[in-house]
Amino acid sequence: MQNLLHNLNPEQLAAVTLPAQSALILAGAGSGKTRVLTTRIAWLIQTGQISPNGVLAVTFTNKSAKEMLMRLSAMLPINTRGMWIGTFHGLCNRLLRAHHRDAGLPQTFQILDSGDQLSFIKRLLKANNIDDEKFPPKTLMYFINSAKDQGLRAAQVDAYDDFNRKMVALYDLYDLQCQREGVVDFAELLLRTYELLSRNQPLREHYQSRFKHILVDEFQDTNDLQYKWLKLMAGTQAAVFAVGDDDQSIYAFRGANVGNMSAFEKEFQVENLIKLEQNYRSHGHILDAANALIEHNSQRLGKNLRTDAGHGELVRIFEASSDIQEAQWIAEEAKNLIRDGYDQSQIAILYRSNAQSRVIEHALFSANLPYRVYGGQRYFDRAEVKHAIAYLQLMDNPHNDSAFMRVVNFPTRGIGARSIEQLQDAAKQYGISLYAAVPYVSGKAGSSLASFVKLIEGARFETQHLPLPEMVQVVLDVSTLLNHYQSEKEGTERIENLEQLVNAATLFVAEEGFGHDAPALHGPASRPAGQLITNGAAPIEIIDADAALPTVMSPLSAFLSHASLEAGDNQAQVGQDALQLMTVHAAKGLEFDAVFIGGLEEGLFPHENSTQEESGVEEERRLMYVAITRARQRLYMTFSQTRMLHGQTRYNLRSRFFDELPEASLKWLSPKIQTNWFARPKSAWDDAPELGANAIAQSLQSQSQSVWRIGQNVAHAKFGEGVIVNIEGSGSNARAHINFGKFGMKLLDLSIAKLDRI
DNA sequence: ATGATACATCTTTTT
DNA sequence: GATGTATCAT
Repeated sequence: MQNLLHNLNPEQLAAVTLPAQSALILAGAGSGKTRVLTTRIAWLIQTGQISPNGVLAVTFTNKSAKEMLMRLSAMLPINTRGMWIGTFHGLCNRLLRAHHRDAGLPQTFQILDSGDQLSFIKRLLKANNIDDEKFPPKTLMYFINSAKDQGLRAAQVDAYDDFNRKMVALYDLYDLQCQREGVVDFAELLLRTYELLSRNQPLREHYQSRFKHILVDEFQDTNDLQYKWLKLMAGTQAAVFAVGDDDQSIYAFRGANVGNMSAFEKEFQVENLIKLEQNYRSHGHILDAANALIEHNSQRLGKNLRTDAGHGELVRIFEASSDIQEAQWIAEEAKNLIRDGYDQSQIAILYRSNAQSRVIEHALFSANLPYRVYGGQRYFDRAEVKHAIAYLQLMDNPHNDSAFMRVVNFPTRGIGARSIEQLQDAAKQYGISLYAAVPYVSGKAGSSLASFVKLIEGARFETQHLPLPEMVQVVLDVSTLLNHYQSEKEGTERIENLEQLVNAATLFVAEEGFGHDAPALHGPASRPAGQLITNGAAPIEIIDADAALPTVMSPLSAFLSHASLEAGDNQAQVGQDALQLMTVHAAKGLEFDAVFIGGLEEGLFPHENSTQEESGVEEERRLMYVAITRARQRLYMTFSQTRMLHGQTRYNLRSRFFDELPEASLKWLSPKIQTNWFARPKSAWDDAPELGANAIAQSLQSQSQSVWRIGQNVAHAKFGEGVIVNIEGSGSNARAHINFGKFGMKLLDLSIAKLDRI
């Protein structure tokens, strides 16, 4: 016990040892948040206040769930398996599997990732003859997801105009089709669980009385539904220990609601609000910069980081003439750092958007510096892996149309668009899945489809008693996927990835049977398959998910959820000693001795899409705050006068955030140009004089080229005749809104689209 | 069924 | 500039 609590500062100690009531911990960057969270759990268990299986700890990423589990097993001599530690989605999946019947789901329901969801929606629109110009799949997907994230079913969404009424109707149709196919999207996992527990009192009470302590990490990132979910789980008895930092809320764009923090404070009658403001990471000037910047946000719970580490070095700022020069300068400077003894892997280069990495990579490559880029494609996202997974999905749940469509003709087996069309018609007519509709297709198309079905059935029969890894191996063969890639010239890597899937399955099975995403599974379940709850008749025997799961979820089902919920490491190749490149978002939670933040320009950071609303700017500011607080000792910020973006040169202004930093903590490595640009019109044209004669000449040239004006009639090869309604941008950047009558309004890039004046 | 061409799009991202 | 997707020709 002494051991557990030693080395905690007074605030941390207070947080860890709080009484069993709900509490809100405002944990600043680098203040030991994860440590407090895990120590709290260890302390609760060690002092006998709770048994391991009374603990529910929720995180957002698999990574942090794993880390928490790892730290806990280092702290405690006990088995961590009884605890429920996982992501919102992982935990919901577990509950829904165990209680699938009560949740109204088939035992083998499958999870759509965002890619699957998008193609699902595209198919849905096509099948119902909906114009996808009027109802873009992405828009519909966003509509559905944000409704679900708020906990709303189609019937509960307010529709105030025709467009929205149609969207709502499509949402309803979407849910219906999901149900038909036995698939759920990510948001559905949460919403289903929420509805299940709201509606089913015995089940709800069972879990409410089991989980007396609920701990939530990154609370500022919760969305409305997650918050409601937590409220429901907690009931009136549980103590919710929420840890978060409102200043690091950078996911509002995907539904996170910082407001949940103050709502939590009120609704959970939080008496204990503890601020962790002692920062163990960054030197003084860096923290001063971070504190001063975030001061400019109006919506804050209020918190200021402090450090004992001394002022340290000034924050260095560099202005480059171009993005290429900026990158070269960063490479040069990184080289100097390494020469001065910095560890390569302790130097990070952060940027706002992925598009910026290319130029930097190029410069690093030329400078002969090793680097690794975070955020690439993930293992389970690779096309060949998705194909193999689709075969497995079909064997487990043949009604998954997404899986069906993915592989029905891959590798090609003569089932073309026509055959598919017939099949889709039949499926629609009878309201059944594509797989089930196969017998209704006649002729040649029918027989090739039937042999595909035979392939799947055969594979299922052949592998039904095989262990998972062997099952995967058989599927790779039987599907002829391996064969197909063997005859392809670029196929070797793909084959390796496919073979890797067998390894992944082996690994998955080895790790406690189903892998860590699943509950403790020790031997066969002591009870019959977990069908249990009936509304009404008492007494009701509840079989807890821990007991029900092993009988309800096959290794294959478990592996498939694992593949969807944990798409694999996108953290690139591990371990290498190399410079770290990533977006600011990806850097959250990490720290480095030296940090470069590049591209600090208006329009990029803050991003132009965010600057329309004040809340958008505030989120960008928090993002900047996250970026700054990644640095321990040395911090660089760079910006550039010109930058290639979307293939065009853009003239950018220095980011407004520079004006929000304390001058005393900064060191301008290039002379600070006095532009006073806030007083000027914000057009690139007006800034041209600063950019030198060359730029002016360029500007004038493109200006004289512009033959397009509002009202001009034009002709387009595909859209026919139209009229220019509006022009945005200028010079070679110009894009025009053109009304093409029955083809509707189009936004075309004037330097790309082929238009004739008429 | 495959390859070529046209064109739209282009923030961030986990599950 | 690079990428993905839709459409058309082969």
